[in-house]
Amino acid sequence: MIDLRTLRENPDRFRASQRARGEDDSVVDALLTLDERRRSALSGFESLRSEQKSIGKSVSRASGDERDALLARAKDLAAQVKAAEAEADALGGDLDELLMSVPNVVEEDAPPGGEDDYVVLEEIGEKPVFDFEPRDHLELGELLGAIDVERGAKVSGARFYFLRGVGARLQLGLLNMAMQQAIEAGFTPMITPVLVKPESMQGTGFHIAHDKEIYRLPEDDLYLVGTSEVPLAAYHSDEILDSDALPIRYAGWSSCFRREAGSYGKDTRGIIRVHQFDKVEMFSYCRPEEAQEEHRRLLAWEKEMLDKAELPYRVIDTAAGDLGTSAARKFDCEAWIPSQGRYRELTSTSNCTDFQARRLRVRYRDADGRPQNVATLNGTLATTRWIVAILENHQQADGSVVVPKALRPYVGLDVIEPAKKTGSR
RNA sequence: GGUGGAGUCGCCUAGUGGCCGAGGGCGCACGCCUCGAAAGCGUGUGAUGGGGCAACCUAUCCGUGGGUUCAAAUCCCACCUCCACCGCCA
Repeated sequence: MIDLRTLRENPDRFRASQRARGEDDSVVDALLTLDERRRSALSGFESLRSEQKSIGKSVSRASGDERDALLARAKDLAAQVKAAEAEADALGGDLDELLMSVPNVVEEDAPPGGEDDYVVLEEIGEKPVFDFEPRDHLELGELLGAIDVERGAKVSGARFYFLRGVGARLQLGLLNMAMQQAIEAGFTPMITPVLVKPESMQGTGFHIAHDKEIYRLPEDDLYLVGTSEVPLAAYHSDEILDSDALPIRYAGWSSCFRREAGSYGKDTRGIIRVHQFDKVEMFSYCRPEEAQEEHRRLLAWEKEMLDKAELPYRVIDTAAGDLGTSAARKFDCEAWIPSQGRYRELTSTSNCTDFQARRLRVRYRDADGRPQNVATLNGTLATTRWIVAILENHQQADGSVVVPKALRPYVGLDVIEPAKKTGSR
C-alpha cells in the first residue's frame, strides 16, 4: 500500500510512477478527492461524538426534568453520531479500497516501459560451445532417469513431474547449497507454511480475487503460496521490530504453487514452467534508507549462486511496467539455455520498499522511538528451474552431465551418468 | 469433531453499565541519593487517524465483527485464537 500522506505532499511523483508502469494516473486525483471528503466527514463525526460523550456524562449527574431533557437531546445526538460515523466509515472504506489497488511507486532509476523494455546490466560467463548436437533438459533428464514428466502427467496432470534418482539428488543438493550459502551470510533458515490466510496473501501484494495464478482452498479460505516470500513477509506482521536487529534476513525453503493460467502452449516441454516447484528464497527486513543497498546485496548473493553453478547468465533491470504490484525495482538474473538459444529467468530480486510493510503493519522504532514502516526485499537463491540450466550447460556428448564443482559435495557425484533402464513403462 | 476454560497497555494483573477519559505490579527511561553501583524514593512510559510550525488538542483501539443503550472492557449474538481433556488420525 502506498502512503497517503506522501501522496498528498507529492502527487506528481505518483502520477509519474503510474505512467512509467503504463497505468492510469487519474487514480491520483480520485484519491486526493476521496481523501479530502473522508477527512471532512471524520472531523464532523469527531465533534458530534465529543458532544455526545459530554452530554452522556451530564445525564448521569442530572435528575428530574433536567435529566429527561438531556436524555431527549442525547437520543437525538446518538442518531446523528451513528449517521456521521457511518458516512466516515464508508468513505474510509472506499478510500482504502482504492488505495489498495495502487501499485508501489517505482524507483526513479527503473527503466520505463513494458516487458521488453528491460535494460541489460551485465553478461557473465561463457556460453558453452558444443561439438555435438546438444540435447534439451527433458531429453537429458529422461536419459539420466532424473525427470519423469510422463508419470507426472499421469498422476497429477499437465505441468507436473517427478524428480527421481539423480534428479532428486540434484535438487536437494542445489537447494542445500543455497541454504548453506545463506546461513554463512547470516540468514536464518526457515521452512515455511505453504498455505496462508487471505490477509497474508493480500498483505504481500497479491490480489486474491483477481489473480489467476493462485491456487485456492475455498473450503478453508486458504491459499497456496507461489513463493515463500508470502509467509516470510507476513511472518512479522503486526509487529514492531527491534531496530538493532535490522536487517533481519531469512532464507525460506518451500514448495511453490502456480496455476499458470493463460500460459497455455508456453513452455509445455519439460520443467521450465510447472505448477509446483521448490525454491530457496531470501527475504530481508531493513530500514527504508538502506533498502537500495540491501537490494544490491541480494543481487550479489544471487550472482554468487549462479557463479557456483557455473552458468552463463545476464542481469537485467526490469522495466516499470513489468514490475509486480509490490515492487519498486526488480533485477532478474537469466541463465543461458542452449536448447532455446536464449536467456531464461533463474532469479528475481525485488525491492518492495515499505509497500508490503504498510499493508502487513511491520514496523521498527527509529532513533526517536517513533514506529516507522520497514522495507522488505526478496530474492531467489535457487529453484527447480535451475536444473534445466545445469543439465543443458554442463552436458557432454554421451548425455552425461558434469556437476559444477561447488555443487559436488551436496550432490555426491562429479558426473551424472545416463541411467541403466530402470522401472517399467 | 466434542466438552470446558481463557483472551485488558512490552509482560503479569484489577476491573459485572456512567467515579475506566482503564487502576496496580514488573520491565524500561530519566532524575534524586551514592566515590560508583545496588537498594530506596520521585517522575514518565502504547498504537492509529485527523488538526496545528510547535507545545498541544481531538477521535478511535480492552481478541475480531455485529447488536442493545443517552452511555459498553463490562450486557447479548456470531466468529477467531490459545490452553486442557476426550474421540479420530498421518
